[in-house]
Amino acid sequence: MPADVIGSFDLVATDGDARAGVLHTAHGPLATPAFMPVGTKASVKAMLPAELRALGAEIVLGNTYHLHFRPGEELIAELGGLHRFMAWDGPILTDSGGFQVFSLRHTADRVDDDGVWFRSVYDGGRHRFTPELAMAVQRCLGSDIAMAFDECTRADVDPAELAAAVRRTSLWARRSRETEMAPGQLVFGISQGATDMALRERSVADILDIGFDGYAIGGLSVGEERGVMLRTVSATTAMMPADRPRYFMGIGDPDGVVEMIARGVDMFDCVLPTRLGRTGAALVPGGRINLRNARFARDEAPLVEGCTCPACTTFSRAYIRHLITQEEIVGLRLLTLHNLHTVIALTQTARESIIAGRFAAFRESEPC
RNA sequence: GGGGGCGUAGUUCAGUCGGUUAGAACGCCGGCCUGUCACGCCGGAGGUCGCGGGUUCGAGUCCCGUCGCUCCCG
Repeated sequence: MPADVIGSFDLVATDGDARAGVLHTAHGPLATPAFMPVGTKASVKAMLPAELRALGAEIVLGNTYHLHFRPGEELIAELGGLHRFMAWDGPILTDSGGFQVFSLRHTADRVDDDGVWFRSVYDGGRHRFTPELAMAVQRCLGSDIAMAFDECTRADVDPAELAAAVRRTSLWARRSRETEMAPGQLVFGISQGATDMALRERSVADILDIGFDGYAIGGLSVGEERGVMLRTVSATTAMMPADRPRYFMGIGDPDGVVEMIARGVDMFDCVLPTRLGRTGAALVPGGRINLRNARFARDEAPLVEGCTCPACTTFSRAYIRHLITQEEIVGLRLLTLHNLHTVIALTQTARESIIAGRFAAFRESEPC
């Protein structure tokens, strides 16, 4: 791959607002729309790289916050970078740690314009993250796509606090962009603003002005009402340039994924499929089932009739329920395989339908 | 045969000097999870306190008998 092609985004087809494309990274092409399994600590929990490949995953996530503390970016760099360390030779996107400031906010001591003070969840020690540090960590990790350091707010944030987070996110986006990255390492900017359209518009305008390789929508899918969230996404993608990939951070339920694609989003990640799998739930048409339920004890059917995943082609609901209730590790693996397959296959089918000009019909037919 | 100990929720056990509606853990039943501190979080059902008497205003708790389990001595 010539260096000048890395970062280019080819729009293969559009159907309404939905897009099918290819993003070129230092570790190969990424077909979009793409669902990105989350591998926070350099592992998609319970999955081997080969299994992720077989499921059709083309890219995985890693996390700056967690890898910074364990095992540390220097160690990973010393061992040849994150790809080699976790034996994944495809594209990797690293989240910047901005979300952890939000999700682990009970550990945040103070946020100011320069960065954030917080206590590490690993040893309780006081630490500081700044945009420069978050980017330096990602440079060490050697991810294909690094995310700007942002401040993600809660759904019930008050207006003053939201405005402050948006202002700071723009400030930090500029400093993130000015930090030198590894050769071929792309950087995506993140917009905030929750569902406040005025703030969201300003946030998007700010990161577009700075200029990134791709543009992310952060601060949504954190508990707000879905209709409002979807309207915010529609308005937000409408402001974004067509020739750059768009990434919605943190959605993974099948219905949500299809609605994102319909609004012109190209990439999304989520822990939901893997977490649901580890807590006993399987994605099925129309929703989910909880395999712990006694009604599955004698159910010889697969999780989903006709599903081609390793769990459904081999095992019954009764057996998987047994594994889950007895905490047999392979039960978690089977549900994780099934849930990831469900979302990845759905995304692939959506891509094919966009290319074939049948996305509207596909969206109609999905019993999500 | 003699002596000691123990019988409380499905299981393992708490239960103060006799005092409101007998608790915990695990299990069981169900719900939740959306840029992962995470095989996690939340909720619910479930007991004739071995059985029968007695004392007492009141007994899981004290007394007597009885059944079962268990340990020690013969």
